[in-house]
Amino acid sequence: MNKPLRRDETEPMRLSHPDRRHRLDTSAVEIGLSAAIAAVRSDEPVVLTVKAATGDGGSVDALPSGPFSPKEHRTLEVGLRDWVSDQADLTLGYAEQLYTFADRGRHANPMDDSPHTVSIGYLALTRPSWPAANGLNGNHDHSTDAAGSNWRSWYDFFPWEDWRRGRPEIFSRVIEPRLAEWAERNEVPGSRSRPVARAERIRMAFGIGGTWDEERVLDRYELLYEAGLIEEARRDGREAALLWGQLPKLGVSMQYDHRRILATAIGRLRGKIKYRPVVFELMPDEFTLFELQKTVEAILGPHLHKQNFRRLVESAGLVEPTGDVRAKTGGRPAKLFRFRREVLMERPAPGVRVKAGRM
Amino acid sequence: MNKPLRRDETEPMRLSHPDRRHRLDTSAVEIGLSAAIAAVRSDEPVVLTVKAATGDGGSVDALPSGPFSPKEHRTLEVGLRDWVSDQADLTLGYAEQLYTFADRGRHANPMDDSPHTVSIGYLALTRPSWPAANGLNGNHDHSTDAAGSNWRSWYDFFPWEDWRRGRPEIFSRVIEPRLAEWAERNEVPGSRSRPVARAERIRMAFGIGGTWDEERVLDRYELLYEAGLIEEARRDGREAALLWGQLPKLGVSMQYDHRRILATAIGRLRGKIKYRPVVFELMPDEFTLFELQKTVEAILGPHLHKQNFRRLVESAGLVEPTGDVRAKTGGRPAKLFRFRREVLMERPAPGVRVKAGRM
DNA sequence: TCATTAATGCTCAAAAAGAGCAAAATGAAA
DNA sequence: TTTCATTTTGCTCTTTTTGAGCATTAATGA
Repeated sequence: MNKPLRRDETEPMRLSHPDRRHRLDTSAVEIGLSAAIAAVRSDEPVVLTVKAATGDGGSVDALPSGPFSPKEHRTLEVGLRDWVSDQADLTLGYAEQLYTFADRGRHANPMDDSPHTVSIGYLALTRPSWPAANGLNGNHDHSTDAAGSNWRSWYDFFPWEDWRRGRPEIFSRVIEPRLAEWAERNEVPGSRSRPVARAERIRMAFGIGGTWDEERVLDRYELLYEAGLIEEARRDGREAALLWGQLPKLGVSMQYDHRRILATAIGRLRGKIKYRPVVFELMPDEFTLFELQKTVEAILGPHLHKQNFRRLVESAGLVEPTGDVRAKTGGRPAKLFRFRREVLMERPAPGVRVKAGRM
Repeated sequence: MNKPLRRDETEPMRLSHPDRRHRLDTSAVEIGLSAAIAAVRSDEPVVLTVKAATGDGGSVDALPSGPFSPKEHRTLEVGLRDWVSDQADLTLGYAEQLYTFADRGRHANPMDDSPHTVSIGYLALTRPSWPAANGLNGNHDHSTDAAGSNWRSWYDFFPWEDWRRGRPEIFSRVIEPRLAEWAERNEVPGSRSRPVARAERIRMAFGIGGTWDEERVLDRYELLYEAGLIEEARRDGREAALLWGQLPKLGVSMQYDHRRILATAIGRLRGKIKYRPVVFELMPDEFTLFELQKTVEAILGPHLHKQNFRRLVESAGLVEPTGDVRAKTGGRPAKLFRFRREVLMERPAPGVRVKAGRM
């Protein structure tokens, strides 16, 4: 983090002239866009997946994805929206670029001789108003439609991220012992700096000494991948994965680097929800405050005390009552609210500023 | 923001199978990496630029950039670090991917028939410990070295973002009247939805009704570009720019979309500084609290009351005293501090959590 | 009618943030 | 040497925000 500058006084800087780029290298690549299209359905965060065939006749879950052609589309986002609306017959509301990955060996199988692909991940949010027939059932299983696409809980892919019913037992049962072993495996003479880094990275990502930071979804996934505990790591032929005997199943795996893109998406959404009013992209036009809270908690994990959550969103001016009420709540009817679009103008960073806490 | 879903019940979803990608389109592109390498030098935020030749014999400022070749580099960041350390003879500490741009017509001149380039922007931070000969002088001008690279205040490119001496007068003199004119120019019958959007976007980005949000650097730049007030818009042949007679000079322009990348970098850094201890990547190992405050203010604009800033960083455990003091401060000697690396483990999001406020 | 269940309203204490006064420790000037 | 200007640093006081709990209200269903 504090490397010395290796600057040679006698030589001038040799920064490439930008125009030189066309002469230097012309190894062209393909651009693939992959979208994590998220929604919250009966308090469960779900993501749209498709089934993709594997070489051996099986199938894997994948994120909807498509190529980007600069000739056809003016911008990346236009390209994304175009093929999503075209293929999924679903119009995206909110869409945001996440990250561009180009790691060798993590997109296709290393043996594969397909062209190098750079994958650009996107996060898109939709409202849960599709027909129930294609949606998620109440009891959390999932159904696949004719084209092989379905909505699936994102915690199927990241069970360790689901803290809604407390700390998942998968930590003490699998993750902690295996990661500890992996960290120690590096404690061999010769490589002196790495072991500290590993143990420290684990502590940071999983908040061992301090606090669980719900936003570090990607850090945690990457660590598990590097430790070889993720099925994709074995698929990619990573050494760490091959050292383990039988791999414990840590969530459902996905095609290519799609699980990594999904991890990025979840982490980004968890962060953004706190300072931009993105939850409302996931809500119907009218909702009760408790429904809003449940949606936030589906994304972040259990957070605020009910009364304080109400005070929070109301006093921040994020919502306004519609005047109607919802009956059949099981108790007193709940007032319905709608998003108050004007906050966007009033506050620099309006969002559901929740901190970790109790139910 | 709330478009209805266009879902046809009778047709199943037609999501593309991810494997289909290789068959659909093979229009390959080149990947260019551009880095906004930032430092803070005598309380001035600076960025490393290079001179690039224009077609007509002149030269423009550009960000250091280079091609990414998947054959040579395992990951994007490895590629970036490699050519930066190679070409600039400067080792990057902190580096972070910003955004991938692929807008047609904004990378090269529209007449240009060069291959389509997707540019991936990076933000990198370095410590201001280069030799003074190549650095920025105290009085804010800049010197160019033999290879044409120099450190230049980032506010040269975005004068409207510099609120350290209050609200820049360029707003009332140029920006506000021109943007108002541009917003109204759309008030023609026929296009009914756009005008509201324009005026609202202006209000949001520039905080007309509410608060100035220092993080929206890109929003503001894009708006000025769309309004044709940015030199690059004229260069790209944008209609809005051609409508203006003489263009007021709104900051120094850059090659390709580099100013957009720099805008993204500044916005990202302004956001990140609040919840991750990235300021310390810009500080020497030892510093006084006032030096730290000055650095934060160089990036964000004037913020906290001195005593409260001290309380903030000390009580957050971000720093620890080294025991030494710095004399010649002009008054009582100041204690020297260093970054307390342990906070990373203790707090989920340690940063200089400053809100807008007074000096 | 009454028990149950949520939604909602309100209070109180603790913590954090905003703002200012004043003492301490220097270098420079008288 | 003394005084003064200047900057760091310590501390207090007030206001706001947050965390947590109790009490009331208005439905539903037995």
